[in-house]
Parts: sequence; C-alpha cells; structure tokens
Amino acid sequence: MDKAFPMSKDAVRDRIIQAAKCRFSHFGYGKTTMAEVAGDCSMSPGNLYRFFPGKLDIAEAIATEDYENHLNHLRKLALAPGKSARERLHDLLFEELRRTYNKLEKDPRALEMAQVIAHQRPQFANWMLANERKILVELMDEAERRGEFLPPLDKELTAEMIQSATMKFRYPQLWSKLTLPKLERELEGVLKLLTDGLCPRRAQAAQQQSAA
Amino acid sequence: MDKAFPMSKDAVRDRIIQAAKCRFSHFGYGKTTMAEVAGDCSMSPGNLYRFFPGKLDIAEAIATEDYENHLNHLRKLALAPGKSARERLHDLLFEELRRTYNKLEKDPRALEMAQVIAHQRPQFANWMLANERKILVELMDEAERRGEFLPPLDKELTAEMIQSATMKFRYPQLWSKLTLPKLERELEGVLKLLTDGLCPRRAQAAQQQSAA
DNA sequence: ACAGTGAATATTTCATTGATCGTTCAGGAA
DNA sequence: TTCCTGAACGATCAATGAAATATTCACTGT
Repeated sequence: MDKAFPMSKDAVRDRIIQAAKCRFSHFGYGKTTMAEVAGDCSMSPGNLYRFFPGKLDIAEAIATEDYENHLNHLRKLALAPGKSARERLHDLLFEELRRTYNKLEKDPRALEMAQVIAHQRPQFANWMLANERKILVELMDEAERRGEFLPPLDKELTAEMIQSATMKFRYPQLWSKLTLPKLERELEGVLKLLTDGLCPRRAQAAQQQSAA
Repeated sequence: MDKAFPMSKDAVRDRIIQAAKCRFSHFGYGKTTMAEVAGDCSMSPGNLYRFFPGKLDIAEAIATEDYENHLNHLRKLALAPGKSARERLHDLLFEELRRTYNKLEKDPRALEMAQVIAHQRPQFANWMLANERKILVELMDEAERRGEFLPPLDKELTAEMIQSATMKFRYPQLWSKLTLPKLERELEGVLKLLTDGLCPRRAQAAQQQSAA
C-alpha cells in the first residue's frame, strides 16, 4: 500500500464521495453496497464509518455538493444586473423548475436518490427551502436597494408565501404528470398572478415600470 | 324472500352503497370483502357485478356522493350574498382546506380510501379539480355581475392558476406534516399575495373597497 | 326472458424463509 | 496510541408458494 503519502481526512472523504457518486449514478443507490464503495477506495467496509455515519450520509453529502452549485447559480440569477425584480424572480423560478424537471426526468438514479433522501431525511428538504428563501430575500433586498416596485413588506414572510404558491413546480413529478412545457405555462400564469394580484388595474403600470 | 315488492335497480344500487359505506368506514376498504357487502345486502357476491363493474367503483360512488354534497356547500360559499369576492374566495379556500384536513386527519379509513382512489383512478382527482374550477369561475362571474374588483380576465385560466398556487393546501397531509393552524396561516398569506400581488400599493384601496 | 346464484377461475395478498447488506466491534498492524 | 481490518450481528429485502378474495359464468328457479 502507498502509505508513503497518507491522504488527509478530507481527501479520503472526497475519494469516498467520488466513488459513491460513480456507483450511485451507474447502478442506483439501492443496488450499490458499502462493500463495493469501500473496494473502489481500496479500503474495508468498516473504515467507511470513520468518515460517514452511514450510507445515507454519503448520499446526502453528494446531494449537498451538487445542490450548493445550483444555489450559487440561483444567487447569480437573483442579483443579475440589468434586469427588473420581476424578471429576476421569473428567471429564478424557471431555472429551479427546469433543473429539477430535467434532473429527475431523464435520470431514474437521481430520482431514486431524491426520493430516498426526501423520505429518510425530511430535514434536508427544509434546509433546501430555507436556502432558497434566503435567496428570495436577497432578491427583494436588492430590489429595494434599486428602488424597484417592491413595497416595505415582511420579506421573510413573503418569501415563504412565494414558496407555498409555487410548491407545485418544486417537485414536478412527485404528483403531477405534466410535461415541462405545460408546467412552464402554468408557472408563468401563477407568477403573473403573484406579481399583479387579482386586481390588475395597476398591472400595466407595474409591468411598464419593470420593463423600463 | 320478499319478492312481493321488488326493489328498483336504483334502490338496490343505493342499498349496496349504504352497506359498503358502513363496512368501509368500520373496517377499511382493504379489509372489506365483496362477499361481506353482498351478505349485508342478502345477495350473492356475483350479483354485485350487475350493479357495479367492480369494488373500486363502489368506493368511487361513495366518494362521489360525499363530494357532491361538499361541492354544493362550496357553491353556496362562493355565491354568498353580503360578502366581497375576496371574502368569498377566502371562505372557499379555507373550507376546502379544513374539510380535507379534518377528514383525512381523524379518520384513517377515509385516508385509505382517498389514497386508493387517487392511485387507481387518477382521473377522479382531475374531475374534482375541474368541478372546483367551475365554482371559482362562478365566483368570478358573480363578482363581475356585482361590479366588484375583479377585472376582465380569462376566468377559466385564472381559476387554474389559483388552483396551482393553492395546491399545497389541497392535499395537506400527502407531503407536508404541518398542523392545521400553520396551514391556515400560510393559506392566509398566499391568498393575500394572490389578491394584492407583489405590488400592494393599491392593496389598501382594494381592501377598503371589498370591505365596504 | 330474466334476476339471481355460487362454484370455478384468475388475481392479489401475506407469511415464511433464505440470502443480502448496512453496521458494529474485537482485535491486529504500524 | 492510532488507524484500519474483516468477521459477526441484526435488520432488511426478494423469492416462494399458500391462502384469501375479486371477478366470471354456466346454470337454476320464476
């Protein structure tokens, strides 16, 4: 064994994550055994438990890594210069919808992992929602800073409500068998309702202002 | 046997529904056999199939009957005199939330039936949504008639969007473990967002108008 | 003809069991 | 001591087949 250059703890952790990611995406979470992951890392199964409390935590680490990239992307959209708050919100929600739809649609492995984590680690979904809420608040802060149309609302609360209202688009295939184009059309409509409200006499004004 | 007064076909159908309803609510859908229902009606199991295509159709008939009562109740709320459109929409959505929450929360039998029907008869949920959409449209028609705040929108489309945005409150326990009070608070917030929009400078005006 | 039967059939459900796999831990190498 | 191993343990899963039950249909009484 090449113990000449012992890897740091973090490096080993990463190695495990890489091996597991590879197995999970090829054969699925359920069909991957800890022994296989350990073998890929040239270590014993028992040793994995010095780096992760369990199999699920490896999956969670993979998901977290992936999700944090996504979050950064979303943050960029939320703060994009040269776009109105309304447009940024639009981009944010659509990006979210498209990403999850494509990810879960084409890749049954990803769907399996999402389901397992959602079922065994309910807190994880809450953590994701909280992160996105933070971005929504940042978006609104930025809008306020720029003097855009947003009023002095309780932003944290408003972010929660936006999430409630767009829940349908956050787990597209969990319960609706709609196609992406149909979901997009619906999200467009809901967003319109959210920004303009049911009393859209002022809508034109707001639209014009945000388009400016 | 008392063939002196043969029951009409519809009467027999009703008898079957009553017997099944009783069994289902006492022992659950899964634990009830066709033979038992037939026995309760003093007939052979085979004879049930002259009135219903199958067991699931009996459950569907029960659910339909129950749901149609509910729909009538909702319609009354949607057209209630002396209330603003906003209030009527509020009452409608809250009644819906409370009914399903209470029904599914306290009664595991009802939950079981709802799940079986939702799973085996996906069209049923669509039919329910379409009915409620009709009521939403009636609500908006009435608002227009009364000269309330609603604008000349595509009402059918708007109804769809309202449903999308309140999806979370229509199947409360399917995926959120929130308590009824929390759900109510959230629904209140979403409704506020829907009616006032994200640009609520005119909100006060609309509120005052609708409260008048 | 027709309403209804109930045994026959086809399907589903359920418990049993054997194997697999996640996890632990007593111990060995460095 | 510190790091790691791999066999042992117990929970979980899949395969089996047997029992239960939904559904059908040839037949009976009226």
